[in-house]
Amino acid sequence: MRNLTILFGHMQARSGTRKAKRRRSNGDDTRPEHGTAVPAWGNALPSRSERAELKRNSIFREAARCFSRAGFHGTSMDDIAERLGVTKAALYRYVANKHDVLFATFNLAMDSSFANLDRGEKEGSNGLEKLRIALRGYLEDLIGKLGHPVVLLEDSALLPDQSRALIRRRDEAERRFRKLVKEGIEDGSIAPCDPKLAVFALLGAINWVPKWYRDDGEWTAVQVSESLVNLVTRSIAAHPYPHRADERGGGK
Amino acid sequence: MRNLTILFGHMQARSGTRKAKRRRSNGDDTRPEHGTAVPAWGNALPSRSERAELKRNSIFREAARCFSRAGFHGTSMDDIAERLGVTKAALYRYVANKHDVLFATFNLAMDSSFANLDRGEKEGSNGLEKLRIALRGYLEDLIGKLGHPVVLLEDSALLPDQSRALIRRRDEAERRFRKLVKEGIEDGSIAPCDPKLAVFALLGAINWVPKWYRDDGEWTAVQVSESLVNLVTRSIAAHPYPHRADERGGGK
DNA sequence: CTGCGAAGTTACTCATGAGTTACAGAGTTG
DNA sequence: CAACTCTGTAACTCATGAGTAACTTCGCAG
Repeated sequence: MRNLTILFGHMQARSGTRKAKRRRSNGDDTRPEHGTAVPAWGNALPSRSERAELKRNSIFREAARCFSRAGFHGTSMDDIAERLGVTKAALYRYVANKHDVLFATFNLAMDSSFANLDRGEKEGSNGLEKLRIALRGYLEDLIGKLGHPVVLLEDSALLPDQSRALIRRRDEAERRFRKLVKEGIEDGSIAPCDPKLAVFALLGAINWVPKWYRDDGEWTAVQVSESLVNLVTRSIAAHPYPHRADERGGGK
Repeated sequence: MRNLTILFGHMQARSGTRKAKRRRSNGDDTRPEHGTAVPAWGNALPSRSERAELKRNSIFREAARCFSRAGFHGTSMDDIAERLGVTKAALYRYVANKHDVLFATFNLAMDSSFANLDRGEKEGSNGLEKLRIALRGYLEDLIGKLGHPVVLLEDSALLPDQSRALIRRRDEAERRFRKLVKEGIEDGSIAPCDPKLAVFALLGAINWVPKWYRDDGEWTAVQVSESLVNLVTRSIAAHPYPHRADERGGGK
């Protein structure tokens, strides 16, 4: 029936009718790798386990896209497999079950969240700047490499243990965002407001982006992230800057 | 097994073990209603068809809550029925199928959207005020009487025809919101910005509220709506007001 | 009290989708 | 080339959930 045999992400895949194999010359072949000898090409090529890891990631990325569009329960493992050009059973070589996929998807988003909070706290000169750096980086990841997960939208689909673990991470992230808001209020960069409400509003606007952002649209992920974070953080800025009306100001 | 027999929303329900029937004295009895005679109590009591309509609405409301929490596919008709104290089959007396429920849920939200746009356009003194009235009313409905639907989140779960119809309404609503932003820019109440992006951001923050708002929380729906809309519209206000830091400013 | 319709219930059917199992080909190693 | 491993496929099992069918029970008109 369906014999797509599209490359598994950017991976190899073989099956019935095979074609379009090995596009670029990153040939997954001629390489020893198990003899503990020096790897050919000086580690420039992915090892077996690295390839597996890459495949896992492409599963998560594609799953995130599907979940974002159709929801967890609205997406079948067959759907994900088909978009990767393989069969469902192949996925189970890399993931234990569907819940794990969702869990991983969410966790990747949380990883991004924490990483960008770290960066913001390090690089920002005041509360507002720290917050903006963190939010911008997070949003870039969300609609860039993470494949548009609508984060924490279907947390109820997780298994109880996973759910607890995730909620804990999410709360911790929200707490750190609120801390930045408070810091901004104290250093005068952010206008007095309720940090809890502010963070909900900011994250709401940001987490909503995957619902309307299109990869093939007129804006890049970086442009959207920059513009949107500029826009939303102005709501709490102590000294609101004017919007750069040029960034497509006046709209289409 | 499960013989709850809780009242169907605020309706009557009868079945196996019956109890707690007819609490208040709104007795659904002593009333002619089919003889074309003057209805007793002067139409103060709901007629048969009105009761059916009320039940339909309580289905939609409860469904909205479930869909919002677990997603369309993650919610079974049994779930909805159980929370209403009836069995699944009873629901099918009032709705044709599950898609219809989702469609109705979305449409109620869109109805609110349009109604509040009308009101905003009528009552607001400038673009910003019109926008704020519309958004506030919409959000109040969303987390108030509509039962927290996360709107348009699973539009892909709709049947093609429904989806088209809904997307059309949604686009029309977004267009009207954008129009208010443009109007505000022209009359000087809103700072120059990209209306499209601004509306996405505003609606994102608002549509996200059902994800964190709790009926039993410390804030009422009206308070949240007021505060949140104040907060988010400041992002595009030409002359940003300070936040009323008292509304739980510095919050817990 | 009889008969009828409105509003539920219980007990099904039947498709879909998660996860498994048995098998197959490619490439490597001896 | 035989044996073995890695990676995938085809073809299942089996639970769940949408929708239906055949009852039951109540309210009420004659």
